[in-house]
Amino acid sequence: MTTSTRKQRELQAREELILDAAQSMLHQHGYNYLTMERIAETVEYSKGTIYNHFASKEDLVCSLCCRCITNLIDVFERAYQYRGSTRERFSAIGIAYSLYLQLNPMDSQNILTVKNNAIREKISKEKLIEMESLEREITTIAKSIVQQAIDIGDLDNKHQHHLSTIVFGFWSMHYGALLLDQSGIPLEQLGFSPVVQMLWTNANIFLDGYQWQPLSTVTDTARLFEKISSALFD
Amino acid sequence: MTTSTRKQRELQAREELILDAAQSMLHQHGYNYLTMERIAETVEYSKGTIYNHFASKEDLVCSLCCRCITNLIDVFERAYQYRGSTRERFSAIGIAYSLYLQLNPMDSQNILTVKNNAIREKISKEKLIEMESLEREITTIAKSIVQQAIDIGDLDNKHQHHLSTIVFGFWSMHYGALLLDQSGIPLEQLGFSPVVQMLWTNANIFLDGYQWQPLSTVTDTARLFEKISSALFD
DNA sequence: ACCTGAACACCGTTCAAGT
DNA sequence: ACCTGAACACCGTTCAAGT
Repeated sequence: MTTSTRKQRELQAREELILDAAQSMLHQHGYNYLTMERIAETVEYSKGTIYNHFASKEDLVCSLCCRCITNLIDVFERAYQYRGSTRERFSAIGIAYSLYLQLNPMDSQNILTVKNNAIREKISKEKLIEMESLEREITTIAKSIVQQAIDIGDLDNKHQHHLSTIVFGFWSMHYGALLLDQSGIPLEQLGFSPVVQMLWTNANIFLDGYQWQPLSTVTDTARLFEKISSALFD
Repeated sequence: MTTSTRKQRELQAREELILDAAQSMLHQHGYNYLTMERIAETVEYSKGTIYNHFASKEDLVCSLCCRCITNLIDVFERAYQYRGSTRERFSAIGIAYSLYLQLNPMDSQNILTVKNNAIREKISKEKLIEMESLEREITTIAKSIVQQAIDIGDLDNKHQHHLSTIVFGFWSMHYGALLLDQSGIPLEQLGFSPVVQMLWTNANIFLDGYQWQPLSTVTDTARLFEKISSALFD
């Protein structure tokens, strides 16, 4: 049990303070403006104290990323609890992902940053483990819905071996789409529609390809999207 | 017409020399070891001369990225020329992408780096335009195959409006998968199969979802993969 | 006209000194 | 035991001087 002393709670509070300051600095002025010096000034502690909390700038940024994944897990859990068919609940996870990153573009920037090897190399082993454990939680939620779909019969059990392939396909489609969107490629200029909309179409096509019942051909997908998104974010 | 003088050719050659040096440095020691100083030493010119060729370190890295996209266009064109159905040719593009980045992991690292806003902000307008024009070429190749599929009837023409949505879905799925693979997430540890394999499965499911004929259910997909990949890379 | 490298600015990180 | 900030190392970028 974590019987936190007053001291520990104060430290914890200061850590949040630092992270909040860093996040708001990122939001307002971008990554290149974010310096350890400036963070220290903002929270009115010395640089040494910041380093007392975070082993490096990269660890600090990775901590921001962990907070963001934690938020995602929250939304994913709401999606998991959505009252509907397995397909609707799995779709809800996609919508949760898609809308969360759309509403918090800075968070997706951050995810992108941490994925970069140049940054990643400098992250401490412990922080990486912390982040990977959060990532595992995320995929576990998605996997369990696929398993339930097979158990119920919404998804043919010949896919039992491909369980993680389905999750991976769905994940990578959303991940890729949102990164493409975030990374400044002028998609509209290349003749593409809004990303959230294309994602919703393609997610349905993908699940249709797996014959996940009920198919989108017998569903009012536009209305379903509205229902799910208001259930998740209102 | 570019009637290049001797001087211009020498400059061009030196630029390639610099890029080669930078690329090999990236391969061998990673992004954090790559310095303008070290590049200058390696090619035996001064830092000032390097800056004569590239406005900034980020521009240099972006130029590496452009070379990589140019290579990709090459492979994509071979995929376009593949003798087979429209579906096979479109699949060939996915395989080209997938295998190229698998064979050149450093290139996918580089793409990832350039997508990052912190880096992107520092790239000069001209370089960005150069890169975007290459990216447009890539999507154009993919789009034209989809158009041909609709014209021939391999793909129902109700998808005429979704033409770019199909390309985008296919692109984002591959892009996301390969970035997830490249970015150090321990996929196997999370219970996933090799990425190229999952991608091939999911790409087929995706195209089946769009009812792109002939469906994978009437195809020996494992053999097709072999055929296409040896046509592209041997 | 082009090349050079010393000098500058900036920033992440450390650690001796202070409380 | 914890905090501080001067000092250090490193690197991208510039530009006056040289050829």
